Formats: sequence, structure tokens, C-alpha cells
Amino acid sequence: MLTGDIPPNQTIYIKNLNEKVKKEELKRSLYCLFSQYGRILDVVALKTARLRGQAWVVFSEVTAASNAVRQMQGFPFYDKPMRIQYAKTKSDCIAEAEGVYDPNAKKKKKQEEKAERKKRAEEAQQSAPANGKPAESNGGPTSFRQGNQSAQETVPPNNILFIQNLPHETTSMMLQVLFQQYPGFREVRMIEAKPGIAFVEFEDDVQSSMAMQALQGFKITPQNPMAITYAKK
DNA sequence: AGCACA
Repeated sequence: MLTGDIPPNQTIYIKNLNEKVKKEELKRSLYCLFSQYGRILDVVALKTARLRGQAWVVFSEVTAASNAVRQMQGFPFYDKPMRIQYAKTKSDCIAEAEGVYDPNAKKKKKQEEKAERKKRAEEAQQSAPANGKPAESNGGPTSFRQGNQSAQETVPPNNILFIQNLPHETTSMMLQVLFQQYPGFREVRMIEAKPGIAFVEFEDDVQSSMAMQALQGFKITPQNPMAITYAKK
């Protein structure tokens, strides 16, 4: 399985994050970037020795998490490709919502794990490093394509945004005013023959994503909430 | 590399 045999979870686990980014900024950016896939209930990031460079994003729906895992896989975020999996366990905020949250049991477990790690470390000191057996691989990857069983309603990230549902009177100047307030803005393109749509280009996927998140549903007229998606490549 | 809830 692409996700390393971890069953679907409404929380995704992200690693290989740029450790130089400050925690609060990281959380905000992750929130912006991932809210295109659904409602986000929480973003968790810690900067402890063991946990830096990783984060958890909790969605309200598993399907949102699934789309995020697939489509943001390898997304260049602060110059590093994100590695995304489902989280191994349920997030506290979910357990809490389900009435299954037991902070005491958890505290106990935490202590056990800590003791376990300490033991491991001591054992490693004792014995000479054994020859690490390479992990089993049953013939290697058969395909790089992900299953395409159903029509994909979401489009993978792109530095170019596709805007729909614009009032026909919209001009590129109007859109420029809106979009140029976001970093990385390059240009607006409209097609004379096709009123109601536009393309807006940014320098990269991160910046286009931020603008999409910020302006999603923006109404130029009350009847025209903007529908923003990534342009197809 | 690293799966938590500061």
C-alpha cells in the first residue's frame, strides 16, 4: 500500500517537513494548504527532539484525509517534499468528540513508552550493532500509478488556479486587485470567448494554494461565489 | 528517521 499499510484515518501524519519553519507558522501554513480537502479540526506540531519535522492534520472526514494523502504526496513545502501517511492512532480531539477520551490511560501509556525507549537505548549501547537485514520487499513496486477507479473530483496542486462562476462583467483588472495581494502573484488570464472563467498564475503551488484558500467562495456579486480549483496541467 | 495531542 502506498501509505505503508496504515489503515485510513481522518488524521494524516506528515513528515520531512522543513524544521527551520517556526511552529506557529508551520501550523498556519498546513491549515491553509490542507483546508482545500475538507474541514480541519486540528493541526498538531511539536518541536521536541523526537517530533520536529512532523505534523498531524485532523480532518472531520476520512475521505478528506484520503484525498490529501494522495494529492499532496511529495508536495514541495518550504523546499522539502512532504511525506504523508495516515496517522497510526486516533487524535485526542476525535476521541474526545466520540466520548472515548481517557487522559489517565494515556498518561500511563506514555510513561511505559518512555521506559521502553530508554531500555532500547541501553541495549543498543551494550551489544555491538548487528547487521541490519534489509527490509523484505515482495518484488518491488509494480506501478507508480495510483488506483483510478472513480472519476477524480479534485485536481492535483498547480501554480495556476482555475476560477469559475465569475459574473460575465468581470475584468482581469478586478481579479488582479483581488489576487495580487497574495505573495507570488504573477498574472490573470481571461479568454474573450469564454466569459465567467479565468486563470490566475502564481510562482508556485504553495502560493497559489494560499490564495485559493483565502479567496475561495469570494463573491464579486452576491450570486457569484468564486469556485477556485487548480488548473489542469 | 522520527506517530502526538504543551
